[in-house]
Order: sequence, then structure tokens, then C-alpha cells
Amino acid sequence: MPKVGMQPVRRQQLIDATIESVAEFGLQATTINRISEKAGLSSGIISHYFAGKQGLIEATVRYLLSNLKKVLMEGLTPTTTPEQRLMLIIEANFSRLQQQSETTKTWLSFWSQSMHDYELHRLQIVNSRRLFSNLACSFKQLMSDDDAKLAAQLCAAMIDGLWLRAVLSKSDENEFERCEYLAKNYVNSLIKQYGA
Amino acid sequence: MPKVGMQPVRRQQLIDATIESVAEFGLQATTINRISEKAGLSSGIISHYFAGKQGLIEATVRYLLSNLKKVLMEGLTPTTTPEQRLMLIIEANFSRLQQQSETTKTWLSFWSQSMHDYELHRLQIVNSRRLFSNLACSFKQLMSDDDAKLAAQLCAAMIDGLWLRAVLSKSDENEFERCEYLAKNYVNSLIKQYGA
DNA sequence: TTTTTTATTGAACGTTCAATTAACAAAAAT
DNA sequence: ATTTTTGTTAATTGAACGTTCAATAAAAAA
Repeated sequence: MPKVGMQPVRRQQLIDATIESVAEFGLQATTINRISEKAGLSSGIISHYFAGKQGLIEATVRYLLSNLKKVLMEGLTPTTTPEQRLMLIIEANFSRLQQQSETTKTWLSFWSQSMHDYELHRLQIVNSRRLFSNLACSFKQLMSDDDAKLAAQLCAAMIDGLWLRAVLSKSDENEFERCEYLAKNYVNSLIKQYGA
Repeated sequence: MPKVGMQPVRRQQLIDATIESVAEFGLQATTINRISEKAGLSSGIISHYFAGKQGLIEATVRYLLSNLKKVLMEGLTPTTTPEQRLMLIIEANFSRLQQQSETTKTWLSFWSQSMHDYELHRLQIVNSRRLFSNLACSFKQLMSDDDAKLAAQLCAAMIDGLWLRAVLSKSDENEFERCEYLAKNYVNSLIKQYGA
């Protein structure tokens, strides 16, 4: 100490600890003491690195969003067909459930809070629109523009609905797999219904 | 004072004030001071009538649930067909958006908190299962049992997904009507797909 | 008329919380 | 060798929170 270059390390530790705390206690009961304990650090360090609790919360949401985006990007290649891309979108959305079960539980907390927090709401809109436009972009290669928009809206709603119900019922991994299967099925039925 | 029989009056006032406060500030920032101010009463009265803040929160959720149930019951007659019943279920779910816009904003807060609160979670499960079984019961009169369960799950997810996306995007009433229309359309397509 | 009941308030209280900061230590820079 | 920088902690602070409760008032009951 000082071991120069600790900032990104500590920031990530705190973000990870935040995710863990929100998953376990909920956003409301997540205090900086709980976060710092999980990170094995002192509470003062949150103010130091993130200017306070709110900064840490926002950074955590941004981290989760960039993770979701990364999962999707990793599966895409130049030869990916529209159908495959749609399936990848679904996998990306449900894979976060399977691979990061703690992350799952935190989304609901953040979105609920986003209704009353300007910055979080802005991030949520980005997220929601990204899902919609990813879906619409792929559907557009399979059907007319208007139909693609409708299909994207319905598909996004189905994804979110299946996700919400699975999360709220505290389902296990089998249920999430089933939801992924159902969502993929629904994509196929949309393609059949509206496809050229 | 004492004007005998004030308990139910005051309880309802506090419940209404809670809904208003949660809609405006979110559950996390809803304090008993905020609630009592909106109700025009003192904060001590919350402890008196509900044994504390937690009791008031739970009573509020129960009130919202019973409201939802009532809206549905009001539309049913002995001659209601299964199709009509399905449409009524959808209207009941989306009508709470149109008629009680403050109520809408509070659901997300409550369900998010339900992940970390035993009693709220129990109530949420009741709510979720009620929607599913209402849908399944009607679908069963139109198709095989297995197909009815699947249709009910998909339909419930679509309803919840459309609702979630509309709420999170802070949509206006036109969007909610559109969601109701889309959900009804989806019910029809499910009947066509799986119906006998 | 007196006592009890109902209803309500607002202050006091202990606890919790996020933010601040003095202090310290060690590595890096001068 | 000295100074600066980086990193971190523990202690402190003041505000906010929910709960408790003594006190009060008026209606109802005896």
C-alpha cells in the first residue's frame, strides 16, 4: 500500500458485493455496511470510489447491462441467420438466469426502483429498447417492417413475462430452461404467422 | 371523539395514502411520515391500527389483491362463455392500469420487495396462481387439459410481460389499450392453435 | 354524575444510515 | 533522503426512521 492501480479492482469488488447484497436482502435493505462487509472492505471506501451509495448502485446497473450485451455479442458471427440471432437473443436473456442466479434476483429490484429514479430509469429504457430493436432487426429480415415491429413487441413481452413469473415464483433451473424453450417456440410461431 | 367505529375508516385512509405514497416515491422512500401526511393524520396512528409499518404494507397489498379479484367477479355471469371469461380476465388485469394509475405503479414495488419478504411473497404467489388457474380453467373448456395448462402459462406470461413493459416505459393510456388489444388477440390465437 | 372507552396526537427515544474525515502506512516520485 | 501519492480504515456526525407512550378530549356506558 499504496499498490497503484487498485481502483478498478476495488470498484469491481464493490460492484460484485452490491449484486450479492441486493440478491440476498433486496435493494431496500442493502446498506453500505452490508456491501462493504461482503467486499471485505470499509464503508468509507464506497464514498471514495463511487462518490456515495447512489453512484455505486448506478455503476452496478451499468455493469449488469454491459454484461447482458456482451453475452449476446459473443454468440454472433457474420454468418448468423436471423432465426439463429433470435434464438441467441433469447438465450442471452435467459442465460443470465442460469449462469448468474444472483444477478437475476437483482433485476427486479433495480427496475422497481427505476420508476422513481431518473438515472436508473434512463438505463432501463436503454435496456428495454435494446431488446426490442434487436428483435425487430432480426424479424425485419423475415417479414414486413410493420409485422416485424409487432412481432418484436410480442416477443419482448413474452420474454419479459416468462422471466418475471419465473423469478417471482423463485423457480429452479429446470423452470428457466422450460421458459427458454417456450420463448424459442414462440419465436418460431411468430415467424410462421408473419413470415414471408 | 370518540366517534365510535372509526377504525375501518382510518384504516382505509391509511391504505389509500400508502398506495399514493408508493406510487409517487416508491416503496423504499415511503416512510410513515409521508403516509401519515397524505392521510392527514399523525404517524402514531399507524402503529395503533396496523401494529406498525409492516402491517400497513401487507394490508395494502391485500386490499389491492381483493380489488383485482372484485373487478373480475363483477364481469362474470352464469352465461359467460369461456372465451368471454378469458377476455374479462384480460380486461380485469389491464383495467387496473387505466382506472387506477397509481395502483399500477405500486405493483412493481411490492413484487420486488416480495422477493425478500415472506408474507408478501406468499401473497404474490397467491396472485400469480390465481391468474394462472383462472386462465387454465377457461382454456380447459376449449381444449385438452395439457394444452390448457400450456396456453394458460403462455397467456399469463404475455399479460405480465405486456404489463411490465408498459409500466416500466411509463406509457400512457393509449399504450395500455393497445396492450389489452394485443393480449386479447393472443388469446384468440391460442384458442385457434390449441382449441378442439 | 362518574367512570370507562374510543380515538388521536406529538414528543421522546433508540436505532440505523450515508457521508465525512483525521489518521496512518507504504509505495512512488522528486 | 524527502516529499508526494495512493490506498484504506475507524471513528464521528447529523439526519432520518419506526416505535413507544403519556396526555388529552369527547362520546359512551354505568
